[in-house]
Amino acid sequence: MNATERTTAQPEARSDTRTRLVVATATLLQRQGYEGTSVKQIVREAEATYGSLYHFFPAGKEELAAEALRFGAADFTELLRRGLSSADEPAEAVANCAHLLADTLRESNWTDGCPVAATALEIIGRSPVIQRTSDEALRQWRELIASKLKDGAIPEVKAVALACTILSTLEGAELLSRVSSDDEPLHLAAEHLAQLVRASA
Amino acid sequence: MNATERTTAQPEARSDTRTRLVVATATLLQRQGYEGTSVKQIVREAEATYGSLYHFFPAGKEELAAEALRFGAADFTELLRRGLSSADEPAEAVANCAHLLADTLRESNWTDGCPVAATALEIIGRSPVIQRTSDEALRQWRELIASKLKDGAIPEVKAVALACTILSTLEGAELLSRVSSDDEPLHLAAEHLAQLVRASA
DNA sequence: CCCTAAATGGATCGATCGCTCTAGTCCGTA
DNA sequence: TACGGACTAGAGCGATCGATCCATTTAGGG
Repeated sequence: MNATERTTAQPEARSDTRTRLVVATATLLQRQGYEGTSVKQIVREAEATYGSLYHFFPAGKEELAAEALRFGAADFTELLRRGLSSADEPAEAVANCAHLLADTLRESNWTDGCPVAATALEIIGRSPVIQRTSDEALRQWRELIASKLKDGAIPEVKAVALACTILSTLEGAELLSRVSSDDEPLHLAAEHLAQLVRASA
Repeated sequence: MNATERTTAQPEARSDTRTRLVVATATLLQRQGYEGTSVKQIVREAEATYGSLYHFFPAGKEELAAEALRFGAADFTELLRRGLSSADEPAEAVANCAHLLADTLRESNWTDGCPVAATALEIIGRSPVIQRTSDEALRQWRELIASKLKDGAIPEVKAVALACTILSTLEGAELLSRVSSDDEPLHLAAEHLAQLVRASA
């Protein structure tokens, strides 16, 4: 009833603790996956308590994780958007995405890359909610890349297919780079992807 | 019980339980990662006991996991070798690797792909032993691919770089395919990688 | 046949897991 | 001042974690 009148000071006070929980969880999921992240650690890192967590996320860890993945995904979307808008030529723009990802990873000691990869891989077939959330994030990124390719005069069908492989390569190169603590795989990916995009124009 | 038979069969009988532990762990790691796999589950799946596990792997779960990753990696090496030797043309051979991976994944309900990806991603920076084991596996696969490219008259430097991106793309496409339960990303990767290899000849 | 060492079975450990619960505090409204 | 809902605090739940321990079984050499 009064719910509609709650428009005054609500947004920030209300979601403060909630936001801290989501942000902390997003970071932890990205670094250590789902099973590797404990609720206690989340609560500690977010400077929150069990009470708050289960107040905002009654369904518990899984619900919080799904929300955190969406949050982290939006963050990664921003990174992609920055890379893609850094050049007019799609080939150059895609390469810049890889370089940007490499820089971000290196600066964070190889922890802050794709926020869904680690969680998604270990959860496949065991948590439909999280798997679907991950899938939606990946599709969103594919569309973002595809739209840049189409802007660069690459025909629709080709653009969609190419965007899929571009994302695959970025994700895989991030894996190789992180495991070896070396940004070479990402820089090579940049070069090869640019070549591939140019050949499809 | 036949004593003479036992004498001949000793080396194999001796490591029987050990082997079952390694095989079971390899499968579980590939499907649910490190933290998602409990020792109890390993013991159950391998039809072994805690006593046996800690007899053969005194350092516990981590030591067993490292050995299991090496085992699984050898398995994946075999898959790559099969794909790479399926055609003379490197481009076609690489594409066949992707198709082979797609078929294997689909047949196993999207569980049996790269045996190190899930574990590696969640363990980065937290278990040097496992991270190094994963890194070694990835490097071995890169070399395997590079050597096929060199056989196809691609110059050394180019071949090594290309092999890195090929593995990146395969790993990433597997992630996308598994998350979406759809082999399209892997088949697109096949097509695009073949194109890339042909352009580098 | 005994003896030793390898291998096994499984009860049990303290710690931690995700989660529940109750007793609060805080604050806008009347 | 009193009320009521949003939010917080954290002790404690049963279950399970990885790991330990030791009694028992097994196999081969003397």
